[in-house]
Amino acid sequence: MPLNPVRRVNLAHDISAQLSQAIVAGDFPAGAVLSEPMLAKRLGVSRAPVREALIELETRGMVEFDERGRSRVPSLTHDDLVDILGIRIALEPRAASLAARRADPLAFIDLERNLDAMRAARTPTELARLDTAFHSGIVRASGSRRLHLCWNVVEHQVDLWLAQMQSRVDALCHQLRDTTVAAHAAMFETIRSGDALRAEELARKHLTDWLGVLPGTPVV
Amino acid sequence: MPLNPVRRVNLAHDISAQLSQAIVAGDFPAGAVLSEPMLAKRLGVSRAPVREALIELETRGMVEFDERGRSRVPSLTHDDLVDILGIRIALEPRAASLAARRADPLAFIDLERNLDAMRAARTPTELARLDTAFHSGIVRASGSRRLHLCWNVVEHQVDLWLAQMQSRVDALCHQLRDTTVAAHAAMFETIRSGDALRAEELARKHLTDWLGVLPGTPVV
DNA sequence: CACCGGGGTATTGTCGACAGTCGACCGGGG
DNA sequence: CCCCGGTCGACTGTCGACAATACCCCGGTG
Repeated sequence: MPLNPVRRVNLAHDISAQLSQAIVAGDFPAGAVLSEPMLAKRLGVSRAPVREALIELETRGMVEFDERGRSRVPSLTHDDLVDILGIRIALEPRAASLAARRADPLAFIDLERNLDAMRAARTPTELARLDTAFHSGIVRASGSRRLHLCWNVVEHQVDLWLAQMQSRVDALCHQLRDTTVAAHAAMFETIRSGDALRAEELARKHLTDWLGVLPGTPVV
Repeated sequence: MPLNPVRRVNLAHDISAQLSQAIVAGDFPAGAVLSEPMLAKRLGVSRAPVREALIELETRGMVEFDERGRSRVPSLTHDDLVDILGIRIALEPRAASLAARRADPLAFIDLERNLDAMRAARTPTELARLDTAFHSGIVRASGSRRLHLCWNVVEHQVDLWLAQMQSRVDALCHQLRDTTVAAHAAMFETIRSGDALRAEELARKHLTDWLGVLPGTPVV
């Protein structure tokens, strides 16, 4: 057994992840104030790691600091959603292209497992989670640390969006399930085959298609 | 007199900016450990705001935490540079396109002033700083908060790169000064004219050209 | 000479505490 | 009735302190 090294615990990191999940789960709706004493009390820790977690989330855009230092959950509008998709259309084709060239077998089994899970997923929430995870996997497979840093921002924004527009997302996911799985499968195969140009194009098309089905979408 | 509101001070934010500048100025070379007590002592503050500043810099990739929690200045390789440029080629055309559509007059005077300063700049370091600032200005002009979050990552990486490859950058800047100014001027005019497609194309070309003059560049 | 164990030092992660500040609330005066 | 000042409570920003841990050097031992 490899006996992977034990990670020195860092409460701030755990708290950051927990807060992300809580926000996505709808525990803190848009506009809610995340006061440090309240979070510290609920989590059973002191304020210091809570503060650090909030700062981390702020640089990823998952909470906002107002002029008085209070952190709030940002509330997204439809324009924000289009904005996020625009960035994804810029970043993800690059990630797909790099992933196709890097061709890391370890990442492939990750992506393949995700595809299987997606085919077996039942609830729309599960489907949405797996969808985001697939795109995350491609970014990881790109092997670019900086792309991953940027993606962290985007991913948190997508999570936020999923949390705030859940009903509409659920409907869309249900409706687009088969096409999404098919698009993912095509991207996976293309990346595995090493065809960077085509992988880039597929990623762009996949996201642009998504943009097309959004109601009231302006030209982008 | 407008009496603009006084900003509530936040040491962590100041420290983050100061550390950025210090790293760029070469005060902490690649691989240097940034110990919290040392920084706190030098800055005359306690460790808490220093920690928060380091966390902020870490999410932007300007420092790295090793497995023991110590923060170090990452050392960039040539591959990293190509990686950074690849992300810029993905992000900045989008920013230019948005900026052309948004057409914020306030941002225009900012960009124009930058152009003038660049024409008057004397040292290569100054030139490099203004170059980055111009690209920052375009991202700000895009009006996308999320694009700006991503750009924060990229900008810090570019700064880091400038700090670590200063000699080569200086030579390049000197050599490419006129073409860079011309390219920036063209981008500025195109953005002001509102031609989003052409602005996007110019931004891409500008960065791709830069990629071309780097020594030993692989195909991207 | 090579190897091992122990003490000292430095650093991180976390905690509780304090000052400053802001908003909410209440009572009094015009 | 409306406006104003004062008080209370809550929250943020910052600080110093403590335990835990890892590194470094040094002496002892086979």
